[in-house]
Amino acid sequence: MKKKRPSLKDIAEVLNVSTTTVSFVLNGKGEEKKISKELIAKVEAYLKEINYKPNLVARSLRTGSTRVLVFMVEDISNHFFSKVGRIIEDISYKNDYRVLFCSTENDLKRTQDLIHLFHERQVDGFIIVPPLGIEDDIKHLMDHDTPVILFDRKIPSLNTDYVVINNFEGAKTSTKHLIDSGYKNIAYITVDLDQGQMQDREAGYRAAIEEAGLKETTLKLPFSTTAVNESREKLKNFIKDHNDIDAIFFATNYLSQSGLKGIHQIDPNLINKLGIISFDDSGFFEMYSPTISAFAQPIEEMAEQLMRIMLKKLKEKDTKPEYLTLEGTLVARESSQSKTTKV
Amino acid sequence: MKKKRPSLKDIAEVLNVSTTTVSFVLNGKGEEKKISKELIAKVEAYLKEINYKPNLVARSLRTGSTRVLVFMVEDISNHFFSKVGRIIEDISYKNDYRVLFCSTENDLKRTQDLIHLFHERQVDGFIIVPPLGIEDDIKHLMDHDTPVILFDRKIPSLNTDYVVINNFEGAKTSTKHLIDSGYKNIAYITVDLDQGQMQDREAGYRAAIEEAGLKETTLKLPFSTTAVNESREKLKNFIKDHNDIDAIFFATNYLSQSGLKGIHQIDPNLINKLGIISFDDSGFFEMYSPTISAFAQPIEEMAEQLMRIMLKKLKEKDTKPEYLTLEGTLVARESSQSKTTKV
DNA sequence: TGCTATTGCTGAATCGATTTAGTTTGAGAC
DNA sequence: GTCTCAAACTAAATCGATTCAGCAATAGCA
Repeated sequence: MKKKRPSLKDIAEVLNVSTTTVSFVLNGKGEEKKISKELIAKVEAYLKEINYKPNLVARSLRTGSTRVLVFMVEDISNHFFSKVGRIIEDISYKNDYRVLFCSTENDLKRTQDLIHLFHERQVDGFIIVPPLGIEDDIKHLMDHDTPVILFDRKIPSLNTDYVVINNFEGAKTSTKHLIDSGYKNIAYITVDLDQGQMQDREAGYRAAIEEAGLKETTLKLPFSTTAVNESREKLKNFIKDHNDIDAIFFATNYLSQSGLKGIHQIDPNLINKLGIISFDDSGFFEMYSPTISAFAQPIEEMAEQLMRIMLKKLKEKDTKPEYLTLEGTLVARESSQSKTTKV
Repeated sequence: MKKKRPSLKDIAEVLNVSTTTVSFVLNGKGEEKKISKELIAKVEAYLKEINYKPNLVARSLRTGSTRVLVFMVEDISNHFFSKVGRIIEDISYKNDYRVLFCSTENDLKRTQDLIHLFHERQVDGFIIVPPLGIEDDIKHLMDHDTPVILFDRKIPSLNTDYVVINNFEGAKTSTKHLIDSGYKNIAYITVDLDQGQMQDREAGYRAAIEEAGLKETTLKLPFSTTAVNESREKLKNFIKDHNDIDAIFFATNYLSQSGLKGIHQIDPNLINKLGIISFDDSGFFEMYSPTISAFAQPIEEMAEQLMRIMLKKLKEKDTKPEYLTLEGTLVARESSQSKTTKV
């Protein structure tokens, strides 16, 4: 039952030519390599007839290139990352690259495993949302001349290309939007990660609050993919303890989603009294009732820039690293409407 | 700057032994192959010292195995598929396999591309949610002795292993639950795909409605990942045209999510008057306000069975195919509460 | 005719591992 | 002293492609 796939050698024997010839034709180098038109036609016809598919493992071993890229993010099921991933996949496809997606869960060990796993399998390039402590592994890739682009977060100590958003301005704009809508006591809910982008967001929130002369109230929840419920209980207690709060700014979209659940659990009507805005948009937000306002990252632009840089690096080694900080946009929906219409 | 990775040959030269010896030690076959303890220790020490990582492409070429599995579903960002995927990944990891995830978008061409892509790259096994018309490609894999397990849907004409849910009973149970809660005019919203599992769900709905002597009302929306908004407009018109409807049964979780958005757009309060249940659970549903009832597939069990069968097939060829149909469970939440409490 | 150039093709090396089929050495049996 | 056998190791083939280096035949030109 088992059919052995034909190899170039098998084909060469059948056609009574050399494997070299078959290989040239296969790769469209027939003319260039001065193979006669008749022979090219004959080989092509046979390749098509048996529907020949080259063994890409063998090809990769010989050429040293797999034409595979890796897109490694915190959680590929997150709206933001999956949207960016989809566009990256499309662009890659057009350039004859495939993309593998994986989730690091922001876990150092897991990310290291994944990086080495793919590096051993000789993938051609990495786009990575780096967890804390991954510097050495990224450096290792760079030392081996493997293109790496950081995404969503940068690592100051490395001169890697990166594409990130202006987190400070985004958070400041979002907070100001709530202030402009009449909210006076805006809580900021974040995670206890010492990562640059989180610090920038917090600073942005703080700047807006200070400018307006308001009081800041911050809650840092433990980051954990497993203890989500525990985290939400803390949030609920926080909200109950601070019943003077009239608006909440969530620092990430998964915090918002978990937070909305918590708010609903406290009181199904509470959501209609609070001003809400989230950093990072989500498909969920325009379905929720009320629809949730968000500060959206420029998904298409980010994906396009990432791939532009990646393709450049794949073509020519030793390019100057590019450092891109893009601007996002505020998407105002029902949840941040003027306070007066709310209460 | 570029560091060449050391090969077995390089190591053998440094240590003044043969590559065979290094390879044996590397693969833990030292004792078995009668290499002396001292030499084993010496080689191991050196391998560790230089942190040697074998070139897995070369290994795969030689062994014919990549230790990579593919999990190919309609949409990996869908709650159900991503949950199953995560468990599959964990089990695979423990058995020294890696898993690649990809989304077919239920598109035949795309799925064919992906199958051949991975087959050419010699992956060891496939778990596939098959779109319509993919029979020949699946058969092609089977002819080449590549393990394939169908998931979520079966293909009657092929004797492939599969793991699916009892769609008929699930839909019937869900519909009955709405009936028991006092709803009298239950609409069924589905997609216009001629796939077995969709037909079974529809039959389940119909059976429950007929048993109760009620009137059936079905809307089939075009399946399309692109024209989601258009689809939702149709749904909105349908709801407006049928204002006698008191409950809706959505045939998939993505239909529910889009539907909820539509319902909110018609009237933010409408959701509180309608009974709602969805086939397939979603993290979204317990966050929504009200929380949405769903018929949940047994995610863990499905993943475990899939991997049990896969590992068995990877070990021994020519196993008898297993046909598994599992039962799901109803998760009753606020949206399907007794009609009297609702209106 | 003799010389180079070009056309048209091929043999064999190569990528980096695994694995088969040995070889060498020394101990022990008789 | 010779024979056998196990221990300890290795040379070379192999997987299936790509590609360098080169060969034979014909054409072109003086």
